[in-house]
Amino acid sequence: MNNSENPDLTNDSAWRELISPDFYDDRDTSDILSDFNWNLHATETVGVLSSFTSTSTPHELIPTSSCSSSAAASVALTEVSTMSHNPPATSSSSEDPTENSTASAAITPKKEKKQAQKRIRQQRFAFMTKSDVDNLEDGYRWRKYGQKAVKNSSFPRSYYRCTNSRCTVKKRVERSSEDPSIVITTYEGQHCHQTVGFPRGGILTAHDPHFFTSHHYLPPPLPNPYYYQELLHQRDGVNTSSPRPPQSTTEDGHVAVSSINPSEEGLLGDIVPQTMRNP
DNA sequence: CGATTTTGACCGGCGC
DNA sequence: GCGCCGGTCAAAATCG
Repeated sequence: MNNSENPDLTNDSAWRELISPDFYDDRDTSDILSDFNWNLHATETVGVLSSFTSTSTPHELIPTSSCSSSAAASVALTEVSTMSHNPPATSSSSEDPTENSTASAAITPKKEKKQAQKRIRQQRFAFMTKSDVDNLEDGYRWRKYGQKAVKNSSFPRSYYRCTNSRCTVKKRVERSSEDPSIVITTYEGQHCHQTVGFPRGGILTAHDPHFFTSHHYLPPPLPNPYYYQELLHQRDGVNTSSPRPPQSTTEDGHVAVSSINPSEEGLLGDIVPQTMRNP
């Protein structure tokens, strides 16, 4: 795209404006996370890598309230809902009668689905964790629906959808090509339900204060212009192969976050090794 | 046997 | 218009 028009992303206010044109201005990360139903306390919300909405037209902005139960959300979700028009044959049932009524046989569901997809971009945020495990257990259950090799990355990107049939939240998981130990997780959308337990292991939710620390959560610098730029490029469909300087991490591998407070530093400093996987 | 993962095919957006 | 690329679908394979 037009990189020449990109503002100087080394400037804090510049990228803030770019990332969060009108939604996340002056909001702290706890606000942002709560919009994603991640009701973390301030001490747990450091270093949200990015959070932004990307909509092609203003009316497509997905409300911050949850899914189909919200009348306000229903307007936008009607447009998005085609994503779940075709529940897998193995899936229990179609859930929303309004969906079925609009997805009659006359219109190719596939095309309608695609159109809806491209129109709506839900809120997204991304963060990096240092973990051997690609798929972080965040309290929700995810079903993988795709994997793609990404250009300029030696690691594939995995695509997951929330297994809750009413929930349209997706996430992408990929490893940093520069540091394979870093997992970049991008969430899109908001859960409309509670977290669930895991059948094969312990229950850990994003509400758990150990969630981030358990995965060597790597808060980014605020800003880390290069990473944000990359996210923006991803969002805008632009590939960037330009070399980026190493992230401005501290000696112990952490990154200075402007909003961090002493208690947060304590949390981050107290790195807990991989302990979440219960065989 | 149901749920989940894998994987090739397909589609749309975008730059040239 | 063409080709590249990211994202999704869906059938087959695998898992528990």
